[in-house]
Amino acid sequence: MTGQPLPGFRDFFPKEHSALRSIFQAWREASRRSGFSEYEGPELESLDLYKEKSGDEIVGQLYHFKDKGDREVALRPEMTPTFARMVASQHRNYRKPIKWFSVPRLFRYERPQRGRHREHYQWNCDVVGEKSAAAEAELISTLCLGLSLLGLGPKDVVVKISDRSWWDSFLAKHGVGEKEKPDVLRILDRMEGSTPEQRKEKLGVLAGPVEDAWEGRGGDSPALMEVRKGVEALGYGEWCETDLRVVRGLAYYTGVVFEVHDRSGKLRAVAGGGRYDDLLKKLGGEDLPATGFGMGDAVLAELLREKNIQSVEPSAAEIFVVAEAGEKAMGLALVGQLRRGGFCADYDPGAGKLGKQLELAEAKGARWALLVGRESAEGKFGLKELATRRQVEVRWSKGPDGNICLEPNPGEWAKVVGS
RNA sequence: GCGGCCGUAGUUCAGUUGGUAGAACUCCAGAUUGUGAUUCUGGCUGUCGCGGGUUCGAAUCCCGUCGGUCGCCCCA
Repeated sequence: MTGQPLPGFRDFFPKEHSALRSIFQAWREASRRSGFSEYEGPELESLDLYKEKSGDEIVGQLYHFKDKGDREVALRPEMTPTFARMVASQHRNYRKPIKWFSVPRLFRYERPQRGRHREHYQWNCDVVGEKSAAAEAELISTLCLGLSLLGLGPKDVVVKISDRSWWDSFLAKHGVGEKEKPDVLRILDRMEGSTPEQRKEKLGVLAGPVEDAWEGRGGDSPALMEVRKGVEALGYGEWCETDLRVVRGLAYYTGVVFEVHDRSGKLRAVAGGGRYDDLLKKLGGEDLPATGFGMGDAVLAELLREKNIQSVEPSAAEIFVVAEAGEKAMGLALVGQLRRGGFCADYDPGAGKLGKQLELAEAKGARWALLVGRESAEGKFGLKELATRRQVEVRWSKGPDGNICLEPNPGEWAKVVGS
């Protein structure tokens, strides 16, 4: 018996799954309210799709294998290549800007760590075909809306906004060639938390100007200002900060980039994204401007836990029918009818003593217990609110269609019991 | 790929200088067949992560391995 999932994979028991669902719900709700449409692609893609974008080194980090048709395939590590392919093939059928989102489950073969497993869900939002800063503003405000639906606010998280193109001209001005650029950007990407001495050692003559830039003396980025203006107008100005230290490791970003961090700075980035105007073309598609972000469930869940924001576990049943031994048939008839009527109804299949049934009702989290006893012959059931232990009587009668009519009906129970 | 800590019942853990394993909670069943938060009684489960070594004897010491966790490396 193997009692554990594979390394880096997670089981979601009802409680954890409930927390996961509430995250999904916030993501989807924020996306739809913001005018994004949901799409989905295959979990399994050809290995080449990822090699094209990231080079052969990526292969070591993928779950990949040969299928029975001898194709090299990989579980998707990210959504962007799939998204790019889908957009490239059909974009003429959609008015621009295309605003799509997805909540894919992604896989990476790497060492599991805090907030990073071998499998996770990631909220992806992308805008294609919009060159202006409005695209970034849309994405950032959608992202903030999503976080706020989960109970997080600007006191908990911060959207750090930066600009790759600003860094491009900065590096050009200081004589960094195209070839060294990626390396320098990578160094900058993880300079946070380093001491001025360490920076000096790694950056050499660049250390001074970089220091200035970080302190806000590096001059303005028009694109970044535009984005901030847009986000501000949409009502999320206080969530954002300009922070040129954010450069993002990925090579393909071309413009404004951003990351969401918890205010305490303890956790990994909750989300990250930016403009990738050349990527769609590079992946063999059309030359379309694009911006997007991704937000994983793992770090987010950790942040929610840290902030003590817990989703309420919905009970498995709203109404629990408790029947005396001689009234089982009536009990089942009620259960079936309540279910058809749109209520969540459950009962004790073992149907032991009433006390046991009530215990089960409470353990299952039901709000009401409908007690079917010998009074049912006189047209009466007991109705009990489990939490308050208050009990009243409800009347029932057979309707013309043979259905059991409850008086009052379940929608009015809360009023009748008076809690 | 590298390093720290950890791995004992379903769960959380205890286990003293090495002497063949315990508690709490959960779960199941009951306290004379109509009402559950307390109480009482009884019951279940462990190859003490796995493999090897030292020893008369290992949950305990040593090595390896797998898994977990945290931090690096790398990277979304």
